Amino acid sequence: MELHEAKDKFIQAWGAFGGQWGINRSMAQVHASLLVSPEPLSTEDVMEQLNISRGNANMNLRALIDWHLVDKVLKAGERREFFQAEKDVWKIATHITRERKKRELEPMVRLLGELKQAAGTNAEAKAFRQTAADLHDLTSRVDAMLERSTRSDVQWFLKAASTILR
Amino acid sequence: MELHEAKDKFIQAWGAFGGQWGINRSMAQVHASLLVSPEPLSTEDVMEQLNISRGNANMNLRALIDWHLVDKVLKAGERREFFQAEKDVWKIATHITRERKKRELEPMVRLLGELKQAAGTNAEAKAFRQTAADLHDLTSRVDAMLERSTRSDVQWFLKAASTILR
DNA sequence: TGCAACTTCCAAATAATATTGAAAGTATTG
DNA sequence: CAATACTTTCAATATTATTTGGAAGTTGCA
Repeated sequence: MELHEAKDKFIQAWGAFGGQWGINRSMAQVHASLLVSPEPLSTEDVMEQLNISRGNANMNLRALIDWHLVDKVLKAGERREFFQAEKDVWKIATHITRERKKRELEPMVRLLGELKQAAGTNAEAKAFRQTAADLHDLTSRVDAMLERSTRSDVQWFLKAASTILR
Repeated sequence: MELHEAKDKFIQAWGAFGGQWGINRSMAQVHASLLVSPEPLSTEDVMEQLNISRGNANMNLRALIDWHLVDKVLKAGERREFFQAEKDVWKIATHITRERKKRELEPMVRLLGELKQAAGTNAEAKAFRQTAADLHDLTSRVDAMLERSTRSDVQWFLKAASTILR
């Protein structure tokens, strides 16, 4: 496969992949463009590579910076800003995981913790508390695992896990 | 908190949570309704609990059955079908994980495997292959971990992982 | 077989989300 | 400080996803 075609496919696929997760298509495509670019890109570069508007490019670049997936870089003698993606895939995974954990998982764990104490003494209430408690236990465990696995040494964790579990 | 209020909150939250993942809001809400119902529900029950149309209820019930999160059940002497959610949270987690792995992760792993062989000898091509290879490695590991963790004994895995990694 | 009682499908309507582009804002330079 | 080069914002617009409701299909029973 030609390099150009490969990059294109990657950008499309990464965009679709992102879309299925909380990340929107453009944001994932901008990320993909930066990931496969050997040089940092300017806003204009991104606009023209992906055929998107200035506002869109800017918005998604900012969001990627929020997610710690992209950094602003300065080029000597250049006034405008350039952007480059974090290329260490373990760091990418860590940042995405932590962000989603914080935004989605943690609030759910908190809510389930409250719900498992809902009032009522009849069978229905007991069944509900059991379901809530089970879900709370499950989500807490997942949360704890993700916390641990993204705290310091992701690479070690995943390598260890894939060995231990062979 | 009152039981009724608790159930409502759960249905809303589970719906929003699902929305952030590949599952749409109604599907997640239907699932939540069934999860917290002590009795199996009919299509009509679901429609009125959530204020959604027949078509919508039906479509999402079917989708939940596809995902193995819900079963049809027959009630003696009743013609219409009733639906009940799988209540074992480990099974729920397993089924959701496997489904999303199959739909999203596996195709990405496959694509990255191809892309890491893209043509070209210059620095740009080499950098691209490196990025693709790194991502392929990462996604393969995650895929392998999920495969293992959902194959037979999820509970053991998560317990083990959360202990080992303490 | 024909008639309910129910389920499924699907085109059209609606709602939610993403994108645009021009205007406003901000920093840098001469 | 004014001109310039750029970034950010946001209301309008376009796109995409979801939901509806009625028509078509199925099933079981008298």
